[in-house]
Amino acid sequence: MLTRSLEDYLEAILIEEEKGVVRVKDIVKRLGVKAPSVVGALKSLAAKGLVTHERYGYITLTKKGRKKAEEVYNKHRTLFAFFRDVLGVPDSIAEKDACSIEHYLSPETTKRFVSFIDFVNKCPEEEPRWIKAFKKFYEEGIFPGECEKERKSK
Amino acid sequence: MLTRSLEDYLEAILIEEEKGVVRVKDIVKRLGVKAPSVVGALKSLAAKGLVTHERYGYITLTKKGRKKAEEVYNKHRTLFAFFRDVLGVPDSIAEKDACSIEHYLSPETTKRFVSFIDFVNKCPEEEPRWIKAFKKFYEEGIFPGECEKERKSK
DNA sequence: GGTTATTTTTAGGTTACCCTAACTTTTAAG
DNA sequence: CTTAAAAGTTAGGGTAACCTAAAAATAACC
Repeated sequence: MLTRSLEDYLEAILIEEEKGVVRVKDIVKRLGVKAPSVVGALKSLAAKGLVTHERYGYITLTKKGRKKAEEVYNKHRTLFAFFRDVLGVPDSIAEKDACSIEHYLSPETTKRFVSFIDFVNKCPEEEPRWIKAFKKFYEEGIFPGECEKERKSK
Repeated sequence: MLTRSLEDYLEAILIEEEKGVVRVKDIVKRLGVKAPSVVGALKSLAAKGLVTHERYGYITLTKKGRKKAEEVYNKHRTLFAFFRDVLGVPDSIAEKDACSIEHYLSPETTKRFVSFIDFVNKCPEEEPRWIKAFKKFYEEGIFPGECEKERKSK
């Protein structure tokens, strides 16, 4: 099993890859850790067959490593979308929360989250009515008129 | 700042409290760790002024400790409710996921999550229409009829 | 091409958390 | 009321992370 920290390294490598070749210093910058920590992590990841890294050279993901990195990154994007588009969390906070939580979502919950975001995006309206209703509820503490009227006593 | 592990201990003490007095063995059982780990954690928590613990005696939360424990536990319940009632995740998995994620939700996101669950619960209908629609979408991959018809091309 | 700057690596230290083994205190049973 | 069981504690070890300081390799500059 992969630790949270190692998942972060894999994800960072995946993201940096899109900009070209990946070196230790790129990961240092992205994750805000010191170089020896990166080297240490790369050793662990290499031992698990998830990355290759030639001394003083480039870092690359193995097939297995890329698969894992993409899993993590997909969770990240799903969570981010949910926090931002459904809950209305500001981007920078949504980003940070997604970053920490991505490591702890079970496969089952992930599957449903992904479908949920899909559901929101495929909605006929630009923004689903219920999200608009939630926004009103969050900001003003009330249901939109029509909804309020129908309420059953509990 | 409190670590994830220490938050778990605080939460466990809070929950065990409801059943009566709390001892080391109760925490051992609940968290599935060994007794020396509990003793060690209690020392940290006591040093931070979050619990009191007399040797070979009872464990109690201080005011400060209880406040923190309740914060964590509230996040837990909110997450659990969301996973179960909105996403439809089975109880046992929703429980586990809530347990890990509760430690990583920012205050901003928490506030919105809490409001979101409130929004769902206060809905006029027993189960909001959009949740029913999501369930259908998740299980059968389609929007319920009426909704489908209205869809705009994208 | 030799010297300086940058990057990477190694060596070794710190902290948090868990564990086992052994010891002490408390509780329970005959 | 003594002894055995249960509960709690201490001591010490392991692992995963991170770090700093210093050495080694590579790159860049004149």
